[in-house]
Amino acid sequence: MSREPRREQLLNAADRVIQREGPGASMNAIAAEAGITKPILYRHFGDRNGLIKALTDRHTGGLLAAVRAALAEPLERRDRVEHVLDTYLAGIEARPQVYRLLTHPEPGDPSGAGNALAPALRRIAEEITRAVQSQVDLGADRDLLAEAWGRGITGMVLAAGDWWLETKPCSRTRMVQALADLLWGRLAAAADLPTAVLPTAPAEPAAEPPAAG
Amino acid sequence: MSREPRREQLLNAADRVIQREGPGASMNAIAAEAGITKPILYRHFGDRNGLIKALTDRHTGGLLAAVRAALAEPLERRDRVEHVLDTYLAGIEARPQVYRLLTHPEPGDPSGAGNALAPALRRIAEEITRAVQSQVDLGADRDLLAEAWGRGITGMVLAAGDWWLETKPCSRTRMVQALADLLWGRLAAAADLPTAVLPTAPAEPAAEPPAAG
DNA sequence: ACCGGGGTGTTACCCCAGGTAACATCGTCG
DNA sequence: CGACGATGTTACCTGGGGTAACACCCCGGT
Repeated sequence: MSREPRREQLLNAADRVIQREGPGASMNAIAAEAGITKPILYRHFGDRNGLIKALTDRHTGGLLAAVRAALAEPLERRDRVEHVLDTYLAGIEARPQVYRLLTHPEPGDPSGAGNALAPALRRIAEEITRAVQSQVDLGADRDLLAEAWGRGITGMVLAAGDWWLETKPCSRTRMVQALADLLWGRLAAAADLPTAVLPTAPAEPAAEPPAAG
Repeated sequence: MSREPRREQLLNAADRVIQREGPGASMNAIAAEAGITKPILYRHFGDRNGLIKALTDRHTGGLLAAVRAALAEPLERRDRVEHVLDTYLAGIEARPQVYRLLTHPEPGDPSGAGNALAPALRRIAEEITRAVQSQVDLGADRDLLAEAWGRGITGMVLAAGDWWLETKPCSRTRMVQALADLLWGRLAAAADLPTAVLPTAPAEPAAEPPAAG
């Protein structure tokens, strides 16, 4: 049996174990699921990051292609945006554990640390950026706005999507509406509430640390 | 010396080490920085999560109070939103490592795993939700919209802020404008670009995994 | 028939990080 | 003085990532 098919089998096993235990499953567990021992995994994938990367690469394609297709749909802009949102939410709804892996991949690699967006999401953000750049007339600021918005929208959908997936407070279509409304400036357009006084807590002082900078 | 002051000293040491090495600094390193050994840390904080929690609690107050104050500012809504955005960006700009700790706290705890928003950010999201609920007239959907938007806006600012902090593509005020514009529906309002044909890649097929939930 | 290479797999080990047990010390309060 | 509550220590356990060394199996070339 040549390398490739074996690799696929191992990836399938890893998929199963992560489906069951979530990301952060141990290499031992994955090896056991595949009916083998660790060194073989390391032979095929180098290290844990290699395995995770192979795994995410496999799954990223689907989500990314779906989002890309949605972004290219010949619809009214609002409908297109809703279509993209719905595509993403449908994706994370269909296979929560898999998309948890894509979206929250257990850092591990301290190199590019501090990124809110996992690689797969960064690619989605780039896709959005490109779409905005090529479809929307934003004047001189187009590059900056498109990049900032790409990241921002992705982060927005990520956080809101996570919450929705956890608490399922409403149907998917309603959630899509809520997010599209936000992007459509409904927050800006809505009227002030008459009782605009704020009954929140009185803002504790909060201690500051010594060394800063 | 009674418990509390010692605790503060230890937290200060932990602060210093995290400032230097980022989150994920080892307990050994922190203990060494404090001039002591591990068991003492564990006596004071139980486990690593306890330490991290104590640390984040200490810092969360400042950011949270600042955001809360900004949300309560008696300004025109657009100005208030900009003020909140600026407050957050100024915070992460002033002490990157500290806010990296608040916003990307090395999961570790697999209990409530899968959350895009760290505890500190979740509290900010709640603050936004409350502000929206009490200030904006959104009709019957107000609760759902306020919650979804709170999470969404927080995630948006998190992702966009991370990117901005890393690449510093523009001034803070410009970034604030970009995000406020997004929230104000500029994406929706802008005209279509004439050349609305998409020259993106032809969407590779993408393999699907065997087991799916 | 033989041997070598590239695949399969194994056991046993290293390192390091989180976490704990057991023990020694110092100062204060009754 | 003795007890208590804090300080601190060394030495250890567990478990996960990662590796070294070794063994098998098959197939193709000489």
